[in-house]
Amino acid sequence: MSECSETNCHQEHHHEADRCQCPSGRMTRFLQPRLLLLLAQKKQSYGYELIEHAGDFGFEEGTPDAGAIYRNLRNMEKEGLVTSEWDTKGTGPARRLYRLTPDGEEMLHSWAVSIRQRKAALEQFLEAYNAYSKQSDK
Amino acid sequence: MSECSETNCHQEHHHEADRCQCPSGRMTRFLQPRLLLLLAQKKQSYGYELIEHAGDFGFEEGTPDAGAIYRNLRNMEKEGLVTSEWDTKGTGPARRLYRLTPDGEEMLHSWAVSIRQRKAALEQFLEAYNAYSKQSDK
DNA sequence: TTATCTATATGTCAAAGACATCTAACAGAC
DNA sequence: GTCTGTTAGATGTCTTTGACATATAGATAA
Repeated sequence: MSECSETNCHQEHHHEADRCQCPSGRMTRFLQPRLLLLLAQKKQSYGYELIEHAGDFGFEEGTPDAGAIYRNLRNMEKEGLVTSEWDTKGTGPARRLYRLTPDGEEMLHSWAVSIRQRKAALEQFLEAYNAYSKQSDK
Repeated sequence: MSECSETNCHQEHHHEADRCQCPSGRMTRFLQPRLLLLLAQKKQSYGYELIEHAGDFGFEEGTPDAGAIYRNLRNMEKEGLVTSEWDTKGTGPARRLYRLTPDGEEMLHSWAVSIRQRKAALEQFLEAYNAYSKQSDK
């Protein structure tokens, strides 16, 4: 039996150029903004280290998906949000060191705007839910 | 040029039995919880009407996707969260009237728990972002 | 008759992640 | 020397979810 790997888990149940480019275009689990923020905080980092910190914001319980992180980093590089270079100093396998670009930093700010709005939407939902819930108790 | 259809849009940018069943297993745009809550509030409703109200919680700007809503309703019926029956009374084409089942109601409560946690995660992210942002200003 | 609104439905596609593997460098134990 | 474990990066495949487009049909008004 696999453990549930979700933070939010609870046990109660048993054409391209033409598209919206905003970061919330698909806002699912927010892997990208977390990576961007971690890179911003650390100035530079690499995949393996980011894997260990991607869960820091309370988004997921278990180990975050390594594949998703490595792919996301490469994609962000393709999009110009980060740059990378090999770090062969130090012990162990070489690391691909990533740094934010100015575009990446801007993207992080964009994400922050989106996330504030998303949070507001969740609050709206919860307010409506609480109102329903309360009234339905009577 | 297609308009950006996202609430959160801003212009700054240039084996099944074994899986976690919790509703946040995939928490993307929360179409399902919105439908569940709307049905809970209205006692009963149908696709076309739900389309008009799915945007009520601030999740999306433009008209919500009709296809997604109809499909979601059918899926929820398959999962036993709602029941449906044809309503041929009244004018116009027949409507498929949906009602929450007890399971559906429970699922709504589960979603509420998840959404509160997700909101908390967003807050954690924003706190970290604000801290970074402030310190990086200096 | 034609257009429009109401209402449901399906087809195709892409994004994002979940899960499983694979490779390789190096370290320490044996 | 070889084996095992850790560090590090990468790829393949699958599912979920929604985005977008389109089809169908009853009803109503021009």
